[in-house]
Amino acid sequence: MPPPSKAAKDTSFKETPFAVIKAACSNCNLRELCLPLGLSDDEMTRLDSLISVRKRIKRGDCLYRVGEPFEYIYAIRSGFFKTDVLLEDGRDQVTGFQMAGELLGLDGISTERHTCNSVALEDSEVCHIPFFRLESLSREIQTLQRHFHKIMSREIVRDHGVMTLLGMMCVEERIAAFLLNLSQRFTARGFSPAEFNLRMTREEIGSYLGLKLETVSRAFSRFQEEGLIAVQQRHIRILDIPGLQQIMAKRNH
Amino acid sequence: MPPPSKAAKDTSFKETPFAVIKAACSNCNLRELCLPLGLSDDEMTRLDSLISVRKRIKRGDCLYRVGEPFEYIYAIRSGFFKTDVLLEDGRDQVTGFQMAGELLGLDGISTERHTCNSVALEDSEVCHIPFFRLESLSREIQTLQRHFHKIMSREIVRDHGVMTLLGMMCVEERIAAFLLNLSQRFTARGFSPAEFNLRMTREEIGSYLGLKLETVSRAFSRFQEEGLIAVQQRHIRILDIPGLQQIMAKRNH
DNA sequence: GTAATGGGTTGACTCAGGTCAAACGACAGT
DNA sequence: ACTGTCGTTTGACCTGAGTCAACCCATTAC
Repeated sequence: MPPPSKAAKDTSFKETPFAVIKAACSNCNLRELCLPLGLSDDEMTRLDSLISVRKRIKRGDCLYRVGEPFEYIYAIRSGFFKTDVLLEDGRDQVTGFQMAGELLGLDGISTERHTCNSVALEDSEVCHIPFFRLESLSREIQTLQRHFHKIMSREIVRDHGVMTLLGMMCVEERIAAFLLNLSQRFTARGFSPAEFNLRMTREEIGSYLGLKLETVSRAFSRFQEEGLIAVQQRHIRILDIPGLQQIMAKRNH
Repeated sequence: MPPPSKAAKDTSFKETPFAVIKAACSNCNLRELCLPLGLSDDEMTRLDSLISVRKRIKRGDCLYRVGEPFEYIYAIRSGFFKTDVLLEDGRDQVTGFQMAGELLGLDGISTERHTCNSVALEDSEVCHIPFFRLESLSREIQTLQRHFHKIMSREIVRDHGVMTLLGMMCVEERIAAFLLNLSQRFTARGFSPAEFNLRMTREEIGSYLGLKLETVSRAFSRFQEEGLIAVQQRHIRILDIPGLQQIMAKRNH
């Protein structure tokens, strides 16, 4: 069953698998979530002129990998990604899940090499934004500069949230926080707050939340027994949003 | 006993407790670690003109608190800080420890309100950098813009490191990573890599590393038994840096 | 001096989440 | 329809870190 999608209008990957499409912020329905937020028509055209490429990434493919030279940041036009870092010994930590309208690649600015891998969890499209040209343009357009800084700062704040989650929440709290976060982000994109498909495996959820896949599975089952959610494979229906919020609010002992 | 200090030249807090001092990057010995990195003399003077205030913060005082309007970012001139977020129920998570040459307040850019508390762990001095004026100036000075972006990105990468630590490392690995990180940062500031004073309590270390204070204490004791370090209250001597590195490298089972 | 206070250490016990193993279900390829 | 693969669920058991409690050691207040 397809996800309750609004923007998904069949993108027919089979026909033109690696096509390069002209990108244009000005007629992108994500512009209010993405980089161009707040720009005038004129300014948006200037941003358009810089974002020349939109590319398709197939499910399972990497957008970039650890160690690759940094050149672009990427705006997700459609689809779903994870970022992860892997330690020498094979363990890996998912550091985030990204969806349409969000930016990828900010980690690379620091050393001009990417410090994590970005993997498409479904067939996706991304706009390539040449970073150094973005810097130039944001020296000219104050609104763009400000918004870019806010996006970077928001990422820092988000990371602090994950640290809080990993540092001091129990299983139930982590899962509840995770589901509520997804719900809220789907909502912001015009999807249902209560019903969606997970794009990631239990193992990936576990890696993100610092748990083992079995623990994630058990938590889902428990939430289902308690009538908070209905899970069927990757399809999730949240039945009791306040109930999930309460799990996070109440100090559990 | 005083910390093995180089820059510490008695700052005599008692005499002028809240004095406001003229700040000047151009003759600051931290300029190569801090925001002005790579600026020409001329550019540095322009940055100076914007950083008008240097303030003393006493041990235990807050530089800023959650919810306060965001106006400045702060460069630590001397001293030591922690940032933390606290949940409604009283639990709190230390999100970082900051030392001389590092910037504080980047979290506030996103919503124009601070999202964490910044607390001095020892008597400290910070330079106030009016953020919106910094933005203006970085529209004019490309080097400054670039470096500021790198600093923000570095913070994101650092946070990913903490997520890795919290998500998949065991006690020994966390403590080893923590000590090596401090050692390396002290080294970058011209202090001994092997001998320093912790500025934070066991509880604060624990909060940062997602552990309880007893667990931190036990790990220190165990490392001491194994001859890796010598601990005496807050004074740490690292006896075997490769040994600590090995703890992180080897998959422990 | 003595007392009070705030870390820090150590031991005994508990339990949340990890580990290991088996079975199941969905889907893709033949 | 059959098979293989990959993800998911569930159970039984184990263990690493948390909890609780006692005690110690430094520092500061009186």
